[in-house]
Amino acid sequence: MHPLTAALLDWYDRCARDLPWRGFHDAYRTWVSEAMLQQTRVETVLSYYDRFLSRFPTLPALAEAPEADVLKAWEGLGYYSRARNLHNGAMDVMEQYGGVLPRDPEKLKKIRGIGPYTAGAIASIAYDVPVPAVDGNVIRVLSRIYGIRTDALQPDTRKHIEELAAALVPEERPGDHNQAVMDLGATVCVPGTPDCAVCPLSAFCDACKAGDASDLPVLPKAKPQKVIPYAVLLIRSGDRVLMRRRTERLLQGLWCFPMFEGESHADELLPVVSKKLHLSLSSLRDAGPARHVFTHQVWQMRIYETDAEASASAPAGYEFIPLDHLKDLTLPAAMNAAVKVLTRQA
DNA sequence: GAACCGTGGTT
DNA sequence: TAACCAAGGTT
Repeated sequence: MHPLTAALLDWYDRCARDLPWRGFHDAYRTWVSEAMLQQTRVETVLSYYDRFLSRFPTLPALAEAPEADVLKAWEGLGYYSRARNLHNGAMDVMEQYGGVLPRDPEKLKKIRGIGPYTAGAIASIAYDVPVPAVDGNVIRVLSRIYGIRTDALQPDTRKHIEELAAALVPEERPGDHNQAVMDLGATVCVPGTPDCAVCPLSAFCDACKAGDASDLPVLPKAKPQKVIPYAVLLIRSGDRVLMRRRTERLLQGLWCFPMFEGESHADELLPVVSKKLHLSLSSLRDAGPARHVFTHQVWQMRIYETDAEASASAPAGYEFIPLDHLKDLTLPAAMNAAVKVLTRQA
């Protein structure tokens, strides 16, 4: 075993976080935790993980569930394709492996929603297979230890990091080792200002010696988001409100109120919307602005309220949803402000 | 291979 | 406030 690995495991035995997905050797539970943890903080996942497993206790139970139920259990976690991929991947495992996740990382990678990282995580954590699981933490920790000062996401650099990670994985306790790197990255070797004074690996660390740990890893600058103006319409019909289940890639399967791109004012908007939705609407009431920031775009919204006839039928692609059924649908956080307006009175 | 895909917390 | 960030995968 590499001396660095020994020091890391020793630290892990003393300082590992007590997390609800640890202490089992159940590949399904590991998979659920890894899917939820992708690009998501541990503290956020804590409030979803147990509830999700209570609702879908086994892989077959998840595979048999309606997609709408899976999305509802994921509501608020974001990156909803993770939930749809997990669901579809569970169906893959039922068909191809009789409901039991394989231990071979190459087979794992062929399952929907499982990429190189998650395959390594499941194999090492649930099945004790000595393979690496390279995530953002590993990239950061190894960039600092080995003094990698080129763009860490470039393919050649990335490949180098993968090789370094693979060389560190011990035959014994590979899952603990991989989780130890992640724990270290989350609690000590953090972005920005790492706490090198308490780091169990400082003696092995190039960046600690050089004093530039806070500058590593070198990552490309994020692209500025595209700002898109929208009119969001709360169209009531009796005790119902008009909604649409999205089919676009963004927020696919989630329910939104009717939205129209553009910065038009209430006067100009009314005839356009009436025609598009084939509805006779009362004049639009401006309910104020709302803003929602995604990774790559910003919705600059203005919310309008209006009424359709109580007997109105919904246009194609839309549904009138009874207000007391709204809680059963999965809505994105981008609709929070509109929901607040909708449920303000009544 | 670059773009796309959520949300909420921290700085 | 704006920028940055958090256990990536798919297209």
